[in-house]
Amino acid sequence: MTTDAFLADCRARLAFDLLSNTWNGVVLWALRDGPRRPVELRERIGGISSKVLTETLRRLQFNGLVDRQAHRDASSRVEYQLTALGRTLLAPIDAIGVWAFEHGDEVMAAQEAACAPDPQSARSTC
Amino acid sequence: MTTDAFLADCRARLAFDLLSNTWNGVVLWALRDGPRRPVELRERIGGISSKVLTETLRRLQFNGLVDRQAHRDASSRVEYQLTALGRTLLAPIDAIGVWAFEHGDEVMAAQEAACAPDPQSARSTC
DNA sequence: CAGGATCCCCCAAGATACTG
DNA sequence: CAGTATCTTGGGGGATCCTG
Repeated sequence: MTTDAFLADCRARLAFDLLSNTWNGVVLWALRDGPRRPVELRERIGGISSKVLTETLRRLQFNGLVDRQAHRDASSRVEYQLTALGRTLLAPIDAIGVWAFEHGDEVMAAQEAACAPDPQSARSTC
Repeated sequence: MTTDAFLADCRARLAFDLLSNTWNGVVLWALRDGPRRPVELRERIGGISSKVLTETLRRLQFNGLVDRQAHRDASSRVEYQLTALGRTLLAPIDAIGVWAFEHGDEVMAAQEAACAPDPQSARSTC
């Protein structure tokens, strides 16, 4: 039933695609507890340029996950927030985050093991 | 606490990176219920070339999520299976899949709405 | 069948500079 | 501060051919 759900051009691939880039998930997460201005997002996230943040927000907007609101007072104040749909994605994202905390070390260990020279042949894979 | 967990160069980003490409998640999912041969994986998944599948499996192997086993009988029989670590990732992946089934339509609707000409201005955004 | 070797394309993402 | 405009690049991913 759900077996081939994630496969081929199935609709379920949509969700994978939504998280299949560097920043979508991170930005959604940064918006988890309320509206945020771009400058705030950049502070919270760190390491993301203004240009890339804007691109990411546009992508999320396009997919109905994020909502943009420009305040009408003269200032150039803008806020982004999760839509109802966007909020529903927080649960899966959280599951990923929890997993990372529980198993991140193991992944790093595996990577190092893969790179480390083989104790027998003293041959490095990397 | 977990607030800035997903941000910057934090370890939690590891998990996002693991799912930040087209095939990792899909292949992990295709391996969910036991060892599979490459040809089986390609059938189940659909739309993935032999080369890309191999690359993906190597990536997953490198991160300790997948295990490769070559049978020693003369045949060129090979099987891949999830490691213990890999299996722990199934829960988060499943959460994503469930979400896709529940909200995939909404995403597609949002995309179409974003592309459709504005009823007022008859201007298309795409 | 497994999977390596090549060639090519596209685009997310980075850096930088500029406008309202 | 918000956002755009350029230019560049790295690498994922597709297609094709070839070998053990």
